[in-house]
Amino acid sequence: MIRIGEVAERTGLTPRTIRYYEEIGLLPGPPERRKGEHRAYDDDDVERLSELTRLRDLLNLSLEELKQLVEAEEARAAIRKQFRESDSDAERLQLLDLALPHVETQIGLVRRRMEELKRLEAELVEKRKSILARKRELAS
Amino acid sequence: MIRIGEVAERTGLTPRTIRYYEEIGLLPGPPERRKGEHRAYDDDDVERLSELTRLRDLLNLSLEELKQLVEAEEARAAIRKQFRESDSDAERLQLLDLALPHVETQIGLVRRRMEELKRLEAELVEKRKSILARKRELAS
DNA sequence: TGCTAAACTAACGTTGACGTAAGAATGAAG
DNA sequence: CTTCATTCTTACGTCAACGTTAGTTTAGCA
Repeated sequence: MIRIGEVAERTGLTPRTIRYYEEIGLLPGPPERRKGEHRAYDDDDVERLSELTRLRDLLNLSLEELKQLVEAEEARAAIRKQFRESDSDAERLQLLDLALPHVETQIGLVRRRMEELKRLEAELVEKRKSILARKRELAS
Repeated sequence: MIRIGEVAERTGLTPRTIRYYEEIGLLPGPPERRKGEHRAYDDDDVERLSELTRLRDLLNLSLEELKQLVEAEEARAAIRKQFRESDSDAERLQLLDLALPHVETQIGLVRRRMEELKRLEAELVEKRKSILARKRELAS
């Protein structure tokens, strides 16, 4: 178990930011904790925060939008827990079917973003080509 | 020549936003204009604004960072003007050499961003694969 | 058991990126 | 020349996403 200071160091965030994320419901938040006690985190929490900021930066999501994704993620976490405790295979299959669309959603977001970037890149490369062409023309 | 309202419609921005961009020095801004007179834009300005917002959204740049790129762009515009008025080929070659790095910079930014997205996509696809694998295992 | 770095809560402050309201001025059309 | 939609400037308002005190409290250690 580690404390908020170390989490901050390892994620590149500040303690304030981490508390703020918890405040707005972005983190599952250590619910087992009496007011005033120090928050306790583990490596998974660090991992989670890192992924959140990655999504935020790469997809340009607001914290509110991020929250939507997170709620889906939390549902998945709950599902995983149930999954491990589950006994019948039929039930397990059903849980996996629930987990899948969340991942698909994220993949879709990432791919759309990549498409836009590819278009932009193509246009820039075209621009460069035209400059280089004019250079060759002058050099001849 | 068109006015700010039409520019707003065609770019999807608001007049206020366009004025704001001028205010912080993001736009070359119609310098030829006495205080109180209506701003006059042309198709190039619309194009420019569209590209700016695209860069802002896709690369997640702050207006301040965007300004850096723009200043480079403005330098390029100045260069193009000089280019057309220039007479000696040697001088023209030199101007093209000045224009090139600006485009390269942008290409670099876009590509770095794409790399990060590709990594993220790969991880997500991996996640999905693992879910599907477990499904197949259960179904057997 | 006492010390101190680190964490806690509560509350106000800040910054970027605009929104909005008010009143005056512009400019294309009739 | 009048009309009137649009634009102008000025200035205060707002919202997200934290930053920054201030005054306590906790918890690892000598």
